[in-house]
Parts: sequence; structure tokens; C-alpha cells
Amino acid sequence: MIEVRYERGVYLPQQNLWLDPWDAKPFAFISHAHNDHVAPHEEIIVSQRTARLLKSRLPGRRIEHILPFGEKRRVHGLDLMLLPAGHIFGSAQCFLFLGNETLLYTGDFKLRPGKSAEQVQWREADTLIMETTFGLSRYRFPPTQQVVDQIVSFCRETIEAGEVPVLLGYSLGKAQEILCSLDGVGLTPMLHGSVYQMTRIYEQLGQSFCKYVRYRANDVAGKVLICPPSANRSHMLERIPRKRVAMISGWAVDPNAVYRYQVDAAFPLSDHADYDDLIRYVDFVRPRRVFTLHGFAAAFACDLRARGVEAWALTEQNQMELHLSAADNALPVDPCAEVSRTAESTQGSFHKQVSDTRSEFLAFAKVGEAIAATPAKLEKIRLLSDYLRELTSEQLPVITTYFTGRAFAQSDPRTLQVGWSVIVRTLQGATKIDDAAFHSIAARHGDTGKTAFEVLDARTTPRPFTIVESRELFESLHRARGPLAKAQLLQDRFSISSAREGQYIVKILTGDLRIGLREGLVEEAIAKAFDVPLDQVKQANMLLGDIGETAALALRNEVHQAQLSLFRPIKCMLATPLPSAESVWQRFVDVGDVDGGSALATQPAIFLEDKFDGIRAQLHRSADRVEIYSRDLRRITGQFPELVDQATNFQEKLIVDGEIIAFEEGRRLTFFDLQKRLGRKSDGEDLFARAAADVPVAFVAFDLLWLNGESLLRTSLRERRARLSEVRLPPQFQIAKVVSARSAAEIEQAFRQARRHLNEGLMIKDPESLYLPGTRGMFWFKLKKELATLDVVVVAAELGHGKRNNVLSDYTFAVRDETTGGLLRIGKAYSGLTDAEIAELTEHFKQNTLADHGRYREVKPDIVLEVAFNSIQPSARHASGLALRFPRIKAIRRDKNVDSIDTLQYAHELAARDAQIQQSVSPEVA
DNA sequence: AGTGTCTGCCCC
DNA sequence: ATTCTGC
DNA sequence: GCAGAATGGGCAGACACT
Repeated sequence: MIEVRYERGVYLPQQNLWLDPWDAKPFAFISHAHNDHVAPHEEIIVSQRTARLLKSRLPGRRIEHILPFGEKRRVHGLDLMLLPAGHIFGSAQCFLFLGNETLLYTGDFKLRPGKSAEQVQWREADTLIMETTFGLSRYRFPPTQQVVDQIVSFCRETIEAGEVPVLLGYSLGKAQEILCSLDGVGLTPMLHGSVYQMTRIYEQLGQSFCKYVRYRANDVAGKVLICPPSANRSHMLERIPRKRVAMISGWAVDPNAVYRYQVDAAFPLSDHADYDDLIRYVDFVRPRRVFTLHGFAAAFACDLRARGVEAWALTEQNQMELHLSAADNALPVDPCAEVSRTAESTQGSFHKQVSDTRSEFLAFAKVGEAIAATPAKLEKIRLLSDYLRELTSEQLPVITTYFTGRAFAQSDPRTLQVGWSVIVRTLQGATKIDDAAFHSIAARHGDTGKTAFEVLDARTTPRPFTIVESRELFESLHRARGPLAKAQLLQDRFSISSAREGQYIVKILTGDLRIGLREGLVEEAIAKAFDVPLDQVKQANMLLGDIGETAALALRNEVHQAQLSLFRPIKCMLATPLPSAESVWQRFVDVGDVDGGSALATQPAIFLEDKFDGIRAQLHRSADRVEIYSRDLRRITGQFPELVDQATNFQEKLIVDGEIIAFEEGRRLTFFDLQKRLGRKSDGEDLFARAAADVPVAFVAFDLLWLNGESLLRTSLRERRARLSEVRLPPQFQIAKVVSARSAAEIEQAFRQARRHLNEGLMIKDPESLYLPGTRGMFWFKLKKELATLDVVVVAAELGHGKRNNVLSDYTFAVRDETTGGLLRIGKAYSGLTDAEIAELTEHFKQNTLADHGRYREVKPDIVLEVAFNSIQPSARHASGLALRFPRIKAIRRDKNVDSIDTLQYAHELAARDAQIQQSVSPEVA
């Protein structure tokens, strides 16, 4: 077989031929004239048009073997033929005849016909070396004409609105393709200097275009400006006040492209093959083996292997690195640009892979990266299940737990006590990075994991790290007492971790993997990996609260053995929030319910209960033991000793689901009173007395899950309720009253009643529904009270995190103090706005910044928001002395300005009213 | 001893 | 907790 | 419809600092 290597370019050692090398070489094939392919080689093979374009880009002297397309020639004893690649004008593939073997190197290529490039041609070959920039299944481009139509509409609408459309595309290739697309639609393109220059060369070589003009600053009105991406935010464009900028790039199919490129629109017109075309091309060429190059080379090779084609990645790159290197405003504006970064970071990928596998933890991190790189859930599951299958029985539970973003199992009460502060100090300590450099990196990301990656990169000397060692690290972090001791342990590890490993340690520490995969998908991956039924895996995980243990059972094919039993808490059934009684009723009326187990058609009554504002709790009782678990399956028995004490008086062994509320006959108690008890440590008798005396509680039961050895999960709510009503209750235990309703009006009435009783709202349940742990299904609904809203003005804005890293998504807002006329902060909110609105506000706040503190900026108070909330109460958190519970943005009030916002006095009135409502009525339970 | 900062599968 | 988004 | 991500306030505890 022909030997193929990669070292900043493809190299065929037996032929001593380089294919698109980055550095100057004695003898090379140059596929096309993009800048990253231009180096002062001594002797090159090129197509005629590429040779002409090269002349203008790199004038010097060299020996050129200019070959026409489709003719077999001999150069230095090598038989070869160039074929059009369809990528840009003059782009070529290189086909080699090597004894009885053939090899096809595509260079950059495209299958779809372009208007400014030769149509691609191919031949069958034994070895195919292909470019795979878009080698991920999410990169499927819409029909070209459709995209062109969108671009034309964008331009027309922009001009009609009196603004200037600006299209960004690489000056060689993309710009000319855009130009051709605008032919005959009645628009006048205006070309940026570099685009103009390239276009003139095209014309000299025989290509013709529609009428266009060269850029003139005072003549842009009514024209369509075509610029290279680097012109975005340049001086030239900033001089055009009213414009709309669109990026023209295959990357536009990424949903966040608009934010990444900081443009108004993005259209997926590409000069590369999309995923489907890459696959088709392999089918056409029928190779015995494939080498992939650039972009998602590894993922694509993997897909090909799944299709039975022998395939290997020559370069390895993933989306995360792309975003990282791109963060410093040098976004991957063009595939070519990003390819150069790839090559720099890759040196002999085969050797790299070998060294990777020596560090088990790095292998884990890489799987995480691969999962992050694809948005397709099935693909994520596939990647993870393939990996899980390779693990030993010792590694498996650890890794599956990591993939749920935890160091320890859910049911494991151990905590790490390591947060953002410790992580930051540790990263600095391990790398000796100076403050300024660190903060500039951190400010850029707003994501601790990514920050860790960049801070550690090239500042550590990595040593292999096994999975078992990683487990030991987390265990010792838990054992260490105090932030200093923890920081020391962590710092020692960071200093011998690769950047990628450090990033994943941080992700686990912060409990947030951010790879688009959570517990649900991990369960699916386990089911797939070990070929066991998904519902059994879910069931086992629900019962065990331990995904690692679940995976271990799956490996041994024993998942079915897990079952509901005392002192094994299960996740609780959740309710879907709905805005009105009418919408709730519609849900029940609309159900055409065949498989849901509902008999509403014959029994059109639904169950209503008050919704209590307390802590969801599951109580397990046997003859000699009582435990209480929180919604997160945490054991909270110690917090409520008096309930435990009373629960021994039950006659039955049982598991009940309910809510613990602060409650005393004739006293007004709220969730805040209850919360005072929550964090308290439970050691010693005096706590018992004090806690109980401070804030008395009651357990309001509303469901029965298990009774005297029998699981009731698969029986109807009606039946469970009937059984619950027969249970004799000890003091401090109550049963939530349930009533039937047959209309929206009855629901509305019950809701008002619940509010009068100081309760949070109303629960609406399907009486025939089964108990579905951990799911927010269509069987339970909740209706919560709507308080008055406040009109507030935004006074500060902050960059968000993760995918909101580049937008100002976090708003601090204020009310007016009438007595002083000043603005006083009252809260923060993000939720309620769409991405588009956030993008718009981001732009506005950037232009109206009063003081820029990096990620945080004070802004001119001119955006008025209507905010909703569940309650308002005194607090020291904000200057106003008030705080909102569950604040969310209802609307941007464009009709209002800072003079018409609500006052502090009004907010105080609302708070007083809130408190008064609660004072006037005592809560009702049964 | 008093105060401030950080943390929490915190609770909602 | 709430809300939006992509699958 | 679901799962995921990115966000809110308040509280007690633990430790570090003064």
C-alpha cells in the first residue's frame, strides 16, 4: 500500500511528493490558490488558473508544472492527472497512478455546481485522501437556489429599509460565487478592494460577471456591499451607520452562527461539500481506504468505518478547539482560516493518538469533546455507548457518574466543597500565570471549563492519569478539610494535567459538563452499550439513585433486579406548569387518550389539590426505622426529628409522597420560615427542641407509593388516594384535601380558594394516571399565582456563560426612589427573552455603556423591562432593600422610558400587600 | 470574637 | 424555581 | 414533548481574615 503521512501537509514518502503543505518544500501539488496553500516551494504542480492566481498572491520564482484538467502527464517519473475540484476557480484534485494502485487527493472540493468554479469530476481510486471540513451530519446545506433566494431577499429588504446590505465572503472564490448569484436580480454589487482585485483576474481568465462597481465610501446607498469577513467591524464598515451584515459561509448552519460572527444574518452558501456530499463522494470513488483531513476528520472517519469503509483521520480537530482559538475575535470566518489553526496544533496525528491512550482520563475527556461536537442526540448516545463498552468493570461506574456531571453518585451524600473561587486560585497556582493574563482569558470565556483549558494549555507537564486515580482525587478532595487543603490537592493535580484533562476535572467539580448530554442520555447509552431495555435501566437508576451502580448492573445483565423498596428513595413525579385554568381544562379535554391509561372519556372529572409552598419530601417508614428524602433523593431525616418521631406512630410500613410545610394552627408561616431550618446541622438534642420551637412543621401527604410490601407505582392515582385515605395519621401529619372538577370554571374557583388559603396555587391531576417518577408528564399540572408586575429600568448588563458568552444576557434593574429621584437596584433576571431579543439588547447596551468593567458594564438606563415574580420581600441583597422571588422578564417595554418606571414606594406597597395577604388568613390544609 | 466570603447534586 | 431552544 | 442550558433569591455552615 502507498504510504501516507501527515505533517503540516500530506506527504507521500515513496514518491517524495507533498500535497498542499504549509511550509516551503522542494516538490508539491497545490490544489488551489487560497492563501493558506501558498508557500515558496521550489517546484509545484498546479492547474492553469491556479497558476495565474498564485502569480498575484506570491510573485517570486519557482518551477511550475501547469497541467490541464483530465490529461495524464508524467512529472519526475510520476504519472498523474488533475481533475476539477469544484471548490473555487481553478481548484484541482490530484489523481496518481502508482504502479497498479491509484490514489485520489481531493484538496478542498464541492459536488454542487458552482457558478464560478469548474464542475467537479472524479475517478475511482484505491486510496482516497479527502477534505472533511463539514464531516459532521449536522452540516447539511439547504438547496443552493433556496439559499441564494434568501440572500437576495435579505439584500432587497435591507435596501427597502434604507440600509446597506453587506455580504461577507472570502475574497477569492466565495465573493465571486456571491457575485454570480446576484446576476439578473436587479441589485448592484459593490466590491471591496481585495474582492475587486480577484474578480478582475477571473475576468482576465474568461469568466464574466454581472455589472458591479468598486467600493466608494460615499456611494454605498442602494448597493450590495461584498467584503471579506475580515472587514467586519473594520473602520471601513463602521463608517456605514445603517447597515445589515450577513455572513456567507457553510458554518451558517450552526444555530449560533449569528452570534459567533457578530452579524445580523448568516446564510449557508459554501464552497465545500456538505456531509451528504462527502458520503456520496466516497460512494462514487469506491476507495479501499480513506484518509480524512481537516474539520471533523475523526468523526467522519468514524462514520465511514461504521459504513464498512476503512477510514482514518490524518488531522484531528473538534469544535471545542475551534471555538477556543476563535474566541479572541479571530472567529473562523472561513474554513481556510481555521484549517491553518488545525494544522498548527496537529503534529503527526498517529503518534498523538498513541500517547492519548496512555492517559485514561484524557481518553474520557476526548469522548466528552466528541459528544459536545455533535448536537444529534443519537450520535451522542452512540459515541458514549461505544466508549462504555471498552471500559473495565472498575472504570464503568466511575465514568458513567462523571458523565452525569458528578464526582459521586446521586445517592452518595458526599460533597466536595470546591467551587469557583478555589478552582480559580488553583489554576493560577498550578501555572504561575500572571493575573492580567489569567483575567484576560477568564473574561473571554465566562466558562470555568474553557478557562481552565486555555490557562493550562502549554503551561503544565502532563502525566498519564488513570480513571481510578481520578476517583481517588475526588475522594481526597472530599476528605480534605478547608479550602486551603483542597486547593493544594487540586493544584498538584492541575500541574501534571493536560489542558483537556484539567478542563474536564473542572467540569466535574462544577457539576456541569455542558456537552449537551445529561442523565437521560447516559441511561440511553448504557442501555445501548450493554443491550438491555432502556426502561429497565431508567427504572434501576431511579431506584438506586446511582448511575454507576446501574451501569454495573447493566454490564452483568442484572438491571431488572432493582425494585422499589423501603429506604431506596425514588425521584418524584413532577407537574407541568400551565398559565390558566382554561388551558389546564383544554389539556384534559383534548386528550384522545388511548395509551395513557386515562378513562376521562367516561369519567370526565379531574382531581384538584392545593399546591403547598414547602419542601417536597418522601417519607419511608418501617416498623423500626423512618427516613425522609428530599426531591433530590437527599436524606433530610435529620432536619425534621419531630416528624420522624411522630412517623413511628403509623400503623403501616409505607412510602408516602408529600410536602413538608411550616405550619402551626393560627400562625402565619411561609416558605422563608421553613428555609431557616433547612441548612441546620442535625446533631444534639437541643437542636430538636430549638428547631421545632422555632419553626413548627407539618407533613402534608398527597400520594402513597408503597404499602406493606406492595408497590403502588403502577396503580391509578384514584386507587392510591383511596388507599392513602385509609391510613391512620399521627399528629403533625395531614392529607392534602382532594376535590373533583368537571370544568374550567371549577378549576378557576378552586384556584382562587387555594390562594385565599395562602397556598401557592393549584395542582391538577389525572385520577387514572400512574405514578411516573422523575418525569414532568402530561398527567399532573400546576397553576401558580401571578403577582403584579413591575416596570423597571436596566442599569447594568453582564456577559452570560456558555453559549451566551458573547452576549449581554444578564440584566440588573432598578426602580426609582421618589424621594431622591435616584435609581435603586431591585433584582436581576435573564429568563423570558428570546435569543433574538438578547442579541438586540446586547447591541444596544454595547453602544450605551457608561462604565465598562470587562464582563460587567453599567449602562445608560433607557431600556424598560416589565418583570414578573412570585413574591417580593425585604432583602439586603440590593440597594432598594427589596428582592424578588423567581424574577423573569415579561416584556421589553419599548413604549416606556426611564421616566415612567415604577417607584420604590410602589414596590414597597406590593411587598406590604404580599405580607398582608399572608397575615390575614391562616393556611388551610385539609 | 466578630466579620466577610464562599459554598451548596441547597431549597424553591 | 422559570424560560427558551433544538431535536 | 422532551431534554438541555442558562439563569433568579435566601439561607445556614464553614472557614479565613482581622
